[in-house]
Amino acid sequence: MSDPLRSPALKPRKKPAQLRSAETVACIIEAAARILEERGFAGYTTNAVAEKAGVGVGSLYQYFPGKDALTAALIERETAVLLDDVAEAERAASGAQGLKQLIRAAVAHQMRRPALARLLDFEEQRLPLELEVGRVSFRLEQAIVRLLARMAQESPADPQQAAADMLAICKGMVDAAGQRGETDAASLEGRVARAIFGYLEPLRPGRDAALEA
Amino acid sequence: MSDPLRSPALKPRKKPAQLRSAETVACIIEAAARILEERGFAGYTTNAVAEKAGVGVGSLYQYFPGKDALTAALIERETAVLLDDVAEAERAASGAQGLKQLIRAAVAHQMRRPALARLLDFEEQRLPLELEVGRVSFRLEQAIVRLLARMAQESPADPQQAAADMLAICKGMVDAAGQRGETDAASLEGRVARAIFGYLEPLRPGRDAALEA
DNA sequence: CTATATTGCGAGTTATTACTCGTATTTGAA
DNA sequence: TTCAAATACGAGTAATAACTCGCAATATAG
Repeated sequence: MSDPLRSPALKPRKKPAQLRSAETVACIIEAAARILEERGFAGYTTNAVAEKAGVGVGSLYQYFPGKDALTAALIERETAVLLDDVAEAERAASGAQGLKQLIRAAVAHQMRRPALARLLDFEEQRLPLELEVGRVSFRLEQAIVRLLARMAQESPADPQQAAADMLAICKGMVDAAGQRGETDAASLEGRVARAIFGYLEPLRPGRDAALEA
Repeated sequence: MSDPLRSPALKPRKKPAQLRSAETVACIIEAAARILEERGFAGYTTNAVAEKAGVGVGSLYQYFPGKDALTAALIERETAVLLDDVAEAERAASGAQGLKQLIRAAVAHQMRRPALARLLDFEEQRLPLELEVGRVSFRLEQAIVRLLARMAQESPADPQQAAADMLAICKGMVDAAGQRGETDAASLEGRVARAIFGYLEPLRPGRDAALEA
């Protein structure tokens, strides 16, 4: 409520017109999230977002240069927690444990607002890759690569590819679970872990005859 | 060229005005595919499709009641081969071998036109679930369920959920690979198989300590 | 060839949406 | 209180896209 950013023109000298109301901005972003969740891409219009936020369209365009910028801001907001958790996982645990924690973070992230996560995943790739945020997927991938490097055994030949595959497995499974309305994070985590560690496990003769066929 | 459907009003008695030019229809559907691949959803307009197909918009609307119907037709066309291959896999092989063949079919399907497959996957869920086609995903899932039932060992507790997970793993990995421009189907097949069979493999004590944590 | 029916067409209609701009309101300083 | 700067606003604009409709071209029948 007593947000310092709220009071405009605190120091008129420096930046006369760039001060933003953080509260209003957050409100608009959340409105965008709700619209996307409730109506999908089709209903995701700037007018609808402004109305849901309780502001005029003009205000929206005061804070965001265009619709894509709003979407980018939403992506950034949704992603921030995940990236923090990933950094924490990397710091706290190593090897398989770290991977496990990373899976937990990813599942939690996507379970929080499944529809939204899915739509934003899709949109992230379509957006003009602004150097600002730096692709979320890329950052996640690099975190996995670093974790893999710290796993003595079971380190795959091509860590970059392995990381991309693992990320794809995780995203695919969690998205699908979200669409089916699953809510049991623990169960989902376990299944994702099975797939990912199964993927990592080096082929052993006789482990599964079909794999050698 | 000498398509019997091409000559109109063969029997004016019965159906005076419902004969279609299969050739033109195919042309329009392929144009839709190309537009989607080249310009994504943003450029996917009926006018653009008609132009690429070399017909007037009017003709397009003679063959399809609306844009969604065109999209549905495209989905059906793209899916037909896959569903055939799946049926064939189910007929020819059982258990793990059948699963393996199914993975091969899915990978081949998505590798053929990666961008298109991805977009259509996405669109399939947004379309008003017309009872006509019957969700592709659903049919694939059922095929997997039947295959799982025929696997004596390693049959999971909840086959329906397992099938959904396996489908998600496959879709996720193949989509991601397509986006990265991968073209080596054999390598991708192997990796998908590792994840899926790893997922199926029952937990064994000591298989991976992290899994029990 | 003439008449009739079917198909092909694309300019135009209608609806929607991203975005602007002139005005009203609020804020803060003196 | 008064003034100026900053902010909020939403009706209006321009562009775009789905879809229609009346007419032209073509094919078939007699």
